[in-house]
Amino acid sequence: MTTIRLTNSKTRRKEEFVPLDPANVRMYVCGPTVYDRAHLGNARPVVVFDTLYRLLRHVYGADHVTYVRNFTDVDDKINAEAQRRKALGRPETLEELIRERTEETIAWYHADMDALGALRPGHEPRATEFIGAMIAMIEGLIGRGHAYAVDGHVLFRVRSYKDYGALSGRSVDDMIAGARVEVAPYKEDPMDFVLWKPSDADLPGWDSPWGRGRPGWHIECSAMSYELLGDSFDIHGGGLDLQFPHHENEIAQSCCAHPQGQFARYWLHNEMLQVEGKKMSKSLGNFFTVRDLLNKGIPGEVIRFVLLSTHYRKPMDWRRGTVTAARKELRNWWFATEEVKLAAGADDTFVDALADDLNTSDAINRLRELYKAKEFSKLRASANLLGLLLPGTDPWFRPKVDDLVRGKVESVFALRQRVRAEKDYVTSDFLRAVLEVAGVTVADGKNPTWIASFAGQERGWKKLAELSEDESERFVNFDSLASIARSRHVWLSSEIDSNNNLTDGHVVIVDEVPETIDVDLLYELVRVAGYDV
RNA sequence: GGCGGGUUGGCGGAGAGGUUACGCAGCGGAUUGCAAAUCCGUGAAGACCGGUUCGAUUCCGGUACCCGCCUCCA
Repeated sequence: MTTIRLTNSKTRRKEEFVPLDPANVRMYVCGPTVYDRAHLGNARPVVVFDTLYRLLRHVYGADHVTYVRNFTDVDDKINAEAQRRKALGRPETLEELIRERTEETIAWYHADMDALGALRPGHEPRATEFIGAMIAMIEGLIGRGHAYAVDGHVLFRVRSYKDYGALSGRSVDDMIAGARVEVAPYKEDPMDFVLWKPSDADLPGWDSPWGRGRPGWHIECSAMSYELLGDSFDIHGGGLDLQFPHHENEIAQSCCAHPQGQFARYWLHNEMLQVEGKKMSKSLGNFFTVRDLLNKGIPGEVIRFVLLSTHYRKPMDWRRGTVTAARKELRNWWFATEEVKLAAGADDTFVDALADDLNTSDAINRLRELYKAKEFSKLRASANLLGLLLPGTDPWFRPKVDDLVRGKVESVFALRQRVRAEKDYVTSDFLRAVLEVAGVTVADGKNPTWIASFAGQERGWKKLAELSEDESERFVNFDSLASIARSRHVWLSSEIDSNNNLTDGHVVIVDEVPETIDVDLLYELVRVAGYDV
């Protein structure tokens, strides 16, 4: 059996992964707070842990892995949105409006993460559905002397847990010295954190032994992981920014409430995604959503590929050029493997790379070797394990050409074949340029054909008026033909930097239509394109 | 201030104490009426300063710069 090795944040070492029960490998990952569209930073752990999930299923069997990822639907930002809607005069109760908001956000989340090829976890618990479990857990903590109730609040007594800070390598005293902790009159100690807090009439609340209130942020993960996975389970994952305080507090709560258990045995943290060298975050305003990228025509599969091209424990900077390279490579793989029969299993070297602390970058490298070696069946079976080249993927790599446009292209194409037969290469080249501008690449050779062009636009050829920074979908557009005919010019535009790389900055080349091109031909083109002359 | 991560060729990005990483882009060639695609070939790196070593981009120490957490955040 494949040996999986994982870097455990708890021990700061790469360790062999040995599950408690190979027949039921259990993983919990901190999910989103469902108040808005997921940004790209949210997508990184989703894709990373989805890949781990796929690996675990591969090694232990699909029916032997339990994956839980929560939805946090108790949150001030959600409350604020519900209150905003209430203020607009909506008749529903606040609770109903909150439910409405979280329902729509969860639907977005599912749609966006599905687009990235992420499997749905086996359990997606919502905090609001586990309030009872949280209250029970809090009562247990009070009973054991690890928590105390004051004025409708319940606080966790941090000093009562001697290992507090072990995960993130901090000591309580150092943190007090840092003095960035909230001091509140009802706290015994500044480090103590909230398990339960009171809600006023404008806020959602549940009845509890301490009055109407709502849970603190950390308790939900402790309660839900206990209910669904037990007091000891294998893997707990999340973004590095959650290591402290969220995960530290989870450990304190869970270990104090269930001292007989080990809680999570392997802690995995993914490094942050950056944009322009800074962490993507709402407060910096440098975020964009997964949906934004999808709407720009970047396929989810390509986004996934980019996210997996960097090892999960390294910071990754989102850059445009990476998308272009990823798109091209994936497209090549698709063309090579689309018709191929699946191999019995994934490539061993590939699996070994993945099993070595989820080295997706190295695994992708192995895919490149398989591609080079024309081992297409193995390539596809292996890529599937990364959530790439999956059956049923929207064929983004094949430009869509509708029948009307197809007819127009065929007409011009036929026209060009005619003049080529007559060795009228001036006209032939002109028609090639015309088609290129329209987004069609003609391939001559033994069996002349055409494709709605990837190659053309990847070389930077575009219809001038349609240049836009992030436009990347390939399409056939015949609007340009009319203007060509009218002006007798072909516009070719490319993006070239000082090193002749095709990136940003626009250079416009204007080629005059050769004098020898017959005006009647131009008019015929216009008619073919469906315009009046 | 405390804790943690990063710095590799034009861009992205790995492993390994000594042999070409790889991909994208570039360049040269084959092929093509031209072009595309394809194939072949090719230049280009390891922030800085020391140390260990026969030999370090890879190990150790230090410096610089960047980033994250300590406050809701994946």
